[in-house]
Amino acid sequence: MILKKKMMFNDFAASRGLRSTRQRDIILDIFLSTHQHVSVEELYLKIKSSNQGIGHATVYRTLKLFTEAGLAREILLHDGQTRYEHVMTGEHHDHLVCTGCNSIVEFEDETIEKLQKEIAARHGFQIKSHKMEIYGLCSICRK
Amino acid sequence: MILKKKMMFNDFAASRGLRSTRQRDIILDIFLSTHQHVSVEELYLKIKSSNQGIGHATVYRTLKLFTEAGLAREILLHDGQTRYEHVMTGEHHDHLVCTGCNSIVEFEDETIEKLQKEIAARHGFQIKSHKMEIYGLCSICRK
DNA sequence: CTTGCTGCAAACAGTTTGCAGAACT
DNA sequence: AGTTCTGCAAACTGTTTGCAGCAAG
Repeated sequence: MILKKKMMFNDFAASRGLRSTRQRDIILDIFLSTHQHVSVEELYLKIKSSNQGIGHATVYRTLKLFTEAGLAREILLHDGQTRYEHVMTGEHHDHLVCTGCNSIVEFEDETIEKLQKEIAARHGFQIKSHKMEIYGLCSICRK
Repeated sequence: MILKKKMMFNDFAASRGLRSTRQRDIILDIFLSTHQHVSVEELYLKIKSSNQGIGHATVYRTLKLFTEAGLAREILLHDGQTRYEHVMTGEHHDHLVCTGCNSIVEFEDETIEKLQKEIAARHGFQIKSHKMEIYGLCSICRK
């Protein structure tokens, strides 16, 4: 899985004539080792603690590249930071966000996906992507 | 409809001991007269053009109040600005966003709403709200 | 050697906040 | 009169950009 993603990025880099650099390797490694939904800041700190001297800007720029390469995806939750999640090819998931403890549970529902396609078609839209977040309290925070 | 919203805000203001001010009246009027999904900046400019001397900060502060009062709702699309939409009580709608021309079409789907409830229940979540956006190209931009 | 990449700091955009004066009640 | 609200400007936060030096090809 991780290897596959590294290859994805290598292919992308090659096709674009991008260079392979120490920083990109490190950022990719650490990104792949994170849980879902890392914010740029979280990733930056994680990188900083293990490898000195990688700047904010590089992390931002590199995550944009990962997004273009198709192995990461930007998500906007309600916390004023851009977060990135891993793209699992062929798989799509949505989020249940707990407003109590900010935990995030992922889910997938084929019926919803199908309905979305129907709705889009009805309005003449050609779907590129979608996102759905359900906000509420998780079982722990309800108590 | 508009009258009802004004009353909603008056009730809210009364219950909180908030004062009724010229600015809040103007901002409410103009907010209610806008199409859906106004950004703060758009609203600010609209207000500025018809009524001199209302500051940015007041618009921000007042929109937060409207949100607390339950007559507006924050939405985050992919353009780096917070937008506000009107809350139609009892009604919920989601968005089809055209990535070509940024137009937004609203829709509602009961089956999806029902499925969301089921999914939340399955994970022990108590739903507070949700949002769903489908991104794609509208019929005009597809050509 | 050429060109792309990085780190830094400065620039930016959107939003929030502190405060003195204005305006409700 | 007593507070709350406003406008302004300054502060903040997350993100982007310009540029000189560094490094990959």
